[in-house]
Amino acid sequence: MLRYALLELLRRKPLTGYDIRQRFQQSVMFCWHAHLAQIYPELRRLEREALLRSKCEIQTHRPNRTIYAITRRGREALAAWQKAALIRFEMKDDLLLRVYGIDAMAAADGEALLALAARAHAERLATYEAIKEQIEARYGVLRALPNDSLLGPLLCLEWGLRYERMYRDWCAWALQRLAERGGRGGPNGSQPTLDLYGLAAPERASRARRPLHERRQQHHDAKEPGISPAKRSRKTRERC
Amino acid sequence: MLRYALLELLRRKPLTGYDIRQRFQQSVMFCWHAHLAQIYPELRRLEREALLRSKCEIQTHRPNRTIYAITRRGREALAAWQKAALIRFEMKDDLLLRVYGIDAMAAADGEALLALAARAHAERLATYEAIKEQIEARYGVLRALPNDSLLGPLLCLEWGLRYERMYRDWCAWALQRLAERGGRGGPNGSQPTLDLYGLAAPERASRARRPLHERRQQHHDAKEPGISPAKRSRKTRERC
DNA sequence: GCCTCCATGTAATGCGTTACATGATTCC
DNA sequence: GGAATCATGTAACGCATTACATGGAGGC
Repeated sequence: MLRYALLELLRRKPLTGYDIRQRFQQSVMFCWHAHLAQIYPELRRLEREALLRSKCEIQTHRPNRTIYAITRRGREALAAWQKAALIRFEMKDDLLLRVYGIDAMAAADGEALLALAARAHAERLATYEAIKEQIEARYGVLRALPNDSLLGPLLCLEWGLRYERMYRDWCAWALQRLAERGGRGGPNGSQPTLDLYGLAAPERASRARRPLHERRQQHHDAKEPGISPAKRSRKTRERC
Repeated sequence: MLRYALLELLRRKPLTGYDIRQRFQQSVMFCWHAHLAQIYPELRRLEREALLRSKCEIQTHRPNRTIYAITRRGREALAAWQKAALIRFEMKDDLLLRVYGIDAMAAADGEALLALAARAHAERLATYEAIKEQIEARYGVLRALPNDSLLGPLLCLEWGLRYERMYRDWCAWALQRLAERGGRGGPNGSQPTLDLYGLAAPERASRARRPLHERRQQHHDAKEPGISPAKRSRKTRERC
């Protein structure tokens, strides 16, 4: 996947590995990121596959740089990937994971967590807004784009704006929810634990969950190996 | 990181690896995901580290199952991780990456891409709304929570709702943008390429970019090794 | 007869992060 | 004098995905 991010950047302009990292870190490309230790070998791999070509620039007062440019084959590979999209929902957000278990935290810790997130996302939002203003100052209203190569980045910028705004607002909302709950919560509350499995996506959970009447089961400590083999069914594999 | 998702699920209830995958796939836990081939070894690792403990359940008409339960040490590890949050902005969204290079696509392909995403996210949103309704039907208004262990999942559900709504709306907005542009675009348009590096986050790009006046440079094809060594500076390392 | 579910795993491969190393230059 | 910038890399490790394997139970 990283390869396509590299090809996309190089499609626009030849760059060095170092340049590419700058763009990942600081430019309008908020939709991807990578470390140098990943970028350099990937660039070399792409050159071996003839999707990129490199030039060496000799510099006198700085280390020499290797500038990569996209090839015809690279453009073709990029275009082919670009069309063949399929949408996946594989969220990974570690703040959300922490919030998922907020009932195990002291109220103050939970609030601190959300307040931190709120601040961080608000700052990010401000950054994006500043970028947008910069662009509008340079190129006027976004309707009249000077160049179609800016279209994609601007759409992505708008996504970033909406995302950060959404995140910030959600943090505020969640904090309010916590406040309304008052001091009821606390670490390791002793309420009975609900089985959240019931709260599943309907289309997948619709198949009625059978009461498992034939699941006659015995419990043993896995660490205790002294289970008589006669008790085990020979019909199923015994792995545990 | 996966370890904490596992610990969080097992904090609520002992489960097998298979159960855990169900929850990743279909339950309220939209904030993380993993494949079985990753889950099983991770569970065993956590048991070796004494954060989990396993029991074996013998079944007669089905394969036996290994049920994992969290230990005191596991709870401690989870709680320690939960508090020590730091916010990162490491976005990786391959649809967005494709959209970033939308100017290289035929207009119809770009529209198809966004329309696909719009539909997918609208469906997801509908799923989440159905889950919310299910919960409200069972437990009434969300203000009066029957159990604090539901609080985290509900906050996450709300995040998911807002995220999918945002994504769907952005797709619609972007499609409109494309429509307004009319037939102007096309594959490989020949406008001059802008250097997007200038559109950087202000706080990091504020340091004025110097005009590089002392960067006197020569170009050589990296594939041609016949560069006279005399031309190279001995002051810098020669790597390329 | 084929498909999906239950339940577990191995093996191979690929992707990603962290730490470490080099060394002149230039800014504060 | 110390930190950051430019520019490249290696090594070690950890995380993640894909394909493959097993084998009975039950549904269409």
